[in-house]
Amino acid sequence: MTTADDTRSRILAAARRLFAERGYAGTSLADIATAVGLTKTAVAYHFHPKDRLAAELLAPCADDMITLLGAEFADRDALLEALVAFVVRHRTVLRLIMEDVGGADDAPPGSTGEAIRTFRDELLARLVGPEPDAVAQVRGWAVLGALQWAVVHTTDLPEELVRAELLRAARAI
Amino acid sequence: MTTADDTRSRILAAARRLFAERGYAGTSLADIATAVGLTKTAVAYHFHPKDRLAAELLAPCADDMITLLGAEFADRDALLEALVAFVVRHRTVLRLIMEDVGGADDAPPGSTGEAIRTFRDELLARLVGPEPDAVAQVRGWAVLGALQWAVVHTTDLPEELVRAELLRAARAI
DNA sequence: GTAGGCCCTGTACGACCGTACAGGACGGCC
DNA sequence: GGCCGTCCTGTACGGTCGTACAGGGCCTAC
Repeated sequence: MTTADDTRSRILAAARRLFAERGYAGTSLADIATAVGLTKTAVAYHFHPKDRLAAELLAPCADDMITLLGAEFADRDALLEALVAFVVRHRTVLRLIMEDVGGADDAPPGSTGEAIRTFRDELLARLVGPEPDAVAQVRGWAVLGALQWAVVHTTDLPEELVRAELLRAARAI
Repeated sequence: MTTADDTRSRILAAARRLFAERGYAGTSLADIATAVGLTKTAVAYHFHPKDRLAAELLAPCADDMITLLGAEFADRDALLEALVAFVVRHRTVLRLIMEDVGGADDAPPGSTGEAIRTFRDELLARLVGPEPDAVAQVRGWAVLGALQWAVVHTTDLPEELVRAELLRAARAI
């Protein structure tokens, strides 16, 4: 039984790495399969359908997403601090949240993509307010983009360093 | 003859819009074709192969890319100013440069993807120096991400406003 | 009027994708 | 030994992608 769970976690690890490198739509089941030395049908056997891979990778941060949106913050600075902490903590799967999943326009209600899309929209609304002016819009997108790119491209750097530096950058914007 | 050039420019306009919305790999020739009321083979007739569409959209900023990399700047601030100006001016096709084209690992030498990849790498090297420390890396990626996201998501805002605001944000980081 | 070039369509091909399904290897349990 | 569930393979299907190619309107030039 250990072998079964082992291959399952090996598939998850390979998928996390490949999704971060090439994106969700950019990596096929065959890519993941060859990365762990299996067939693509074997991958499909454990994770069916493909969305389940993303869903399982995203499961650990689902709670954080909910609490981040549900919490009340004293000011925008507190929100920024929580946002940066969230982003850095889940940096290995952040690309799935910010770019890949939910990029399609066809979103079956109740799916993972739907939830992630509303999360992004809600997050932006929290950042810039309900009816933002032009400057606020630019700054909001700049903050999100800075966090996204910096975190995705520096996964080999120590987490605390990235967190501190990004908090500074986000505040500066 | 005007009709021929007209459909050609209409295809280009639709491609620019769709590429900005869904990305290069995310939009098919059929999507562009239906957007202009043609068949996908008609699109392929004018732009062959698909790369030519991206190449033609990117042609107007190729010169700016070269001059941006070739120019000498007094300090990093001058570089930032030129970078922000470049990014805002070509914001409708910036996603092609920063994300889509060159994302694949297979780059036939001399292709458009190859040139764009080296442009991105060179740009980052200019921003953070040849052997950057961890903090510089984080900041460099944060600047690029902020510019990219802000510009792509605010194409409906006046260009000068976005430029000024982003220059401020980039300097702050 | 008729030959030729330009635009465009229809059809078809091979490659790749995710998925479905039958069957085999392997181990635990009665 | 016989049985069964788990894990995995091989094969195949429908779909979409970019591309190739033959043919047909249509205008122009001779």
